[in-house]
Amino acid sequence: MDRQIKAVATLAEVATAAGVGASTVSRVLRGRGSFSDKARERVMLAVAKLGYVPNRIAGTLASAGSRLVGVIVPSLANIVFPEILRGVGAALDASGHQTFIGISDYDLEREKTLIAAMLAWRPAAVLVTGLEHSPQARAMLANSGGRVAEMIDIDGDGIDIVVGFSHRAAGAVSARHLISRGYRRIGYVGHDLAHDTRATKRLAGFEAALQEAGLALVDREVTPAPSSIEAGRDGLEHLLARAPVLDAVYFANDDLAVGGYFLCLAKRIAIPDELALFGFDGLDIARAAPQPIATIRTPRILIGSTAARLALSGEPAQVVNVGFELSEGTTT
Amino acid sequence: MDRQIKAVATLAEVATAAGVGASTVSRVLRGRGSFSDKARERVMLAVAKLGYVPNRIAGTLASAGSRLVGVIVPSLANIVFPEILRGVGAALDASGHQTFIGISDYDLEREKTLIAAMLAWRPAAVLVTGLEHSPQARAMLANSGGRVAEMIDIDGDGIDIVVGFSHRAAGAVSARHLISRGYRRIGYVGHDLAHDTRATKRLAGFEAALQEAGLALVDREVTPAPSSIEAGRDGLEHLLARAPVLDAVYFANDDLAVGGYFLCLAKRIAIPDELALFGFDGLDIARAAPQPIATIRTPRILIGSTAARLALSGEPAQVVNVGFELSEGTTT
DNA sequence: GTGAAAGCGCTAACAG
DNA sequence: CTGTTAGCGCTTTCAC
Repeated sequence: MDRQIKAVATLAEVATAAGVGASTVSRVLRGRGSFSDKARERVMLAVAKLGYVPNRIAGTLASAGSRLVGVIVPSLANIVFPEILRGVGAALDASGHQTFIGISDYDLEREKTLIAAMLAWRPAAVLVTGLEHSPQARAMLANSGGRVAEMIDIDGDGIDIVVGFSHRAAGAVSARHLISRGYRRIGYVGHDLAHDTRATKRLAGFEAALQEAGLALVDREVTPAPSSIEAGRDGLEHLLARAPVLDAVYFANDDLAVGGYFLCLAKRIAIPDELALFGFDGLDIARAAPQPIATIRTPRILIGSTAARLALSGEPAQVVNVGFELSEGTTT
Repeated sequence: MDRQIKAVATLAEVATAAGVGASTVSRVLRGRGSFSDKARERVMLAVAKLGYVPNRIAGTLASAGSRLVGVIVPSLANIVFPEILRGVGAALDASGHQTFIGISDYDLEREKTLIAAMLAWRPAAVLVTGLEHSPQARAMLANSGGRVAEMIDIDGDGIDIVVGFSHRAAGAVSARHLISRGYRRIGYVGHDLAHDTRATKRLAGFEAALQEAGLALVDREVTPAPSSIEAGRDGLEHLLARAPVLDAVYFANDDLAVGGYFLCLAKRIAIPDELALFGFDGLDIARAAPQPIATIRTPRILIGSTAARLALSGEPAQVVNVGFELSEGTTT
């Protein structure tokens, strides 16, 4: 394991071994320009013999066009973001791009730091989550010289490409669904809203729709902790302890909703007769539960792949609304 | 959005603006070598004015030492691997390293391709999942000139650094636990074993322990699909349809086990009186369920952070066994 | 303490 | 079709 011994061959060494010039090796390896079959054979032979792996660092510097794409997501703890990454990967792998990811932990300062670090690699594009960024982060992205895509949210002003859906609308649809089913005493269980701006927008849309119907949230339980199944279970327990007269609860997302569902199972609260549950995201687990949980399904893989594709295909700046879908389940 | 216009400043431009030489700018920016306070001020001013972001591509090429770390995981669909990435990130972010990730989809051919692509960026280290690789992938890693860490599994021969635990042992512990509780008619529900070699090792350890006790698996249901909650639910349903006399079921992981748990809820199968369940991973959801599911908890974040730390700290090649922990739950 | 010069390994015009 | 010549933007001696 002797590292740092530069056992790795260079293009010049391949050229010498093959008895051709460096540029011929370069042409052969990238299949561009023209070269004879004989030259190709000799180059390939030398490459195999030396175990040559082209140095992309040097290649990128020389050609001034990187095949790197930076992606920043707020978390990987929620399966939502890994799915977005899968979409990004699906669109990128085929075109020979490398993806590097950064986790912002829902922290705009950290996002700014990550963006600066990414830009140092001169990526062809940077894909970020959401439309809210620190002013400096926005400026860096706008002046980076590369493409920028903002994913998941469309409620606001974008920098370049925006792919997502309206969280306000999703919240409103959720509220109208509960109202249409006759629920009137509705509570809310959420997590650290200060950082999850999209959950905040959903709640705003939800409350606006309630208001239109002459209603208001009866009570809300918001934990400062990150979203998790346990946070949902405990959140609902606290909420019910305070406001036992609820007939429905809106959860900030499906993780929390599953936690609430588990609490109802444990406490033998009949769903939806005694209490209706509504989530957000459309996770597998919400659908696979004995009672599928009512939720909003979002096309996460599509968001990732669309953002990546548009950012790398020279398309003009635009906003793409991929929409969402109400999944009724049996909990309302 | 005019891309490709190279609006980005270079170090030479900063030097001119600051009225100093390029090497002084370089020294100031990295805080190495010596320079006057006055020089530093002028450089910092010019950097701010021009919005200069150092080009790491050029820097890496010139200094022949990259701060890139490549990580390959088989999937992001299971929260296990994002957690490993979190561990890696925690260890790396502090030291100014950039993380590259690749998703192999449990496919050794694809892993090989990803490794080749990563090596082209001359990473300081490559972290891969498991000990099974194609011969070429192994050779590339061994000859890369950088450090290699193999994560999660220690049952086999490593290339350089190995951080994980024994899946065979985990399977054996699971079996002995069920046996000690008096279960004798045990079934298995798993997913595509051809690709998930670690699940295969766990099953091998499980069956070996059964055999030691003079027992054998009564029946097994293995779906070719990837692991999911629904696969676990359907798998258990099929298994019970064929082998209704089981008193316990071992699942390849907690996703499948939760699916099995949901099936029992839906079919009103009493746990553990009519059927005991045992999983693997120690996911939050298995713990937060109304009945916490018996499982093996694994230190995933620790694995990621340890692997990253060792790979970058000049430590000699070694195997680190981080162990695992039996979590009894209430399902056995 | 600081600048000039020489590359890092590759690509991209050029001639030939 | 192919080799030579310049760099890409930075770090790193090495004199001054």
